[in-house]
Amino acid sequence: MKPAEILNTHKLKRTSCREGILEVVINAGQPLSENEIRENLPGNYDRTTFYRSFKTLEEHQIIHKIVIDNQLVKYALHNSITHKQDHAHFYCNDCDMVKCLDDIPVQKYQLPDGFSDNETEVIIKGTCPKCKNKD
Amino acid sequence: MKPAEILNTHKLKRTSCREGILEVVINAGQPLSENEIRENLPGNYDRTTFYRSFKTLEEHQIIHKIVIDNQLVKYALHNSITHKQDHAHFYCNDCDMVKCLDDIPVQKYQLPDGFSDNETEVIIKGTCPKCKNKD
DNA sequence: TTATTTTTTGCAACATTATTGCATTTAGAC
DNA sequence: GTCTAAATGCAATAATGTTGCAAAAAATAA
Repeated sequence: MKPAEILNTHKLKRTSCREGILEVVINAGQPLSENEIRENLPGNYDRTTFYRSFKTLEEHQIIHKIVIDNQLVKYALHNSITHKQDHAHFYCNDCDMVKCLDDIPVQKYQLPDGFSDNETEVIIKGTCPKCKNKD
Repeated sequence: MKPAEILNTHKLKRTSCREGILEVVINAGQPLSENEIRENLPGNYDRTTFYRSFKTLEEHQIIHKIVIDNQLVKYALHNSITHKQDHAHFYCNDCDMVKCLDDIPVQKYQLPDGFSDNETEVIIKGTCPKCKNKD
């Protein structure tokens, strides 16, 4: 699962920004915020470029966004790349960490008549083990 | 369920802004955005006042926030006032409508060891009946 | 009713996140 | 190496939200 290969597969130009983002996201193993990704990136890219890269990668279903409340956005590899099923996400109220709960599949809900669904988000908020032990 | 009573119960001052917001939210029957609330409000309030009013009402668990993706925030009455159970929310990708799915309780998920939860959000995205019939 | 105290409001300034247009630069193909 | 389409950086702009402070309003007491 190399950044260059992924970009080639999707016929996207292999720019250093895109490769860098993918490198960081792949190695992270958990969803990262824009700033967390930037901190782990060698080059210094304009925010515009960053946003456009994220957008492109999202449109090609290479990464996906997880949004907590208003202002916290985290990025992780898309399920089509990780071969995972749709899963719930955990958010730690203390340290802002987000974790993919790979073993917790998203339940299929029965909607009222006339409604059709195409995506379900489950976000479980609480305290992670690290923060729990800090008290 | 009158705005004034609710504010008194929570020992909050009965200002026209707070009463107005509650009036609109109670009559709406479905979650509304800041702008939707303002449009239905007689007075013209500063944004700051609006935000502080929402914050106060939220802290006292009179209203609650539903956030869709990044930038769409909707407000509805808190469960402690409506006497409803925790429920899933539906979001229409076409018209940005948000609906409380009162009959769909939020499932209790089994978290990995060491994690503790205190809140679960379920947002189902799709198309509402109105938008479905537009095609 | 008036005076007093505390809270709320409005304004200005500021911070953050995100988008758009345009000139410049780069990646990939020839 | 040259060419062309796409990506980048910069400046400007927009939307959302917060903070400090003086003025105004609400609740309380006199």
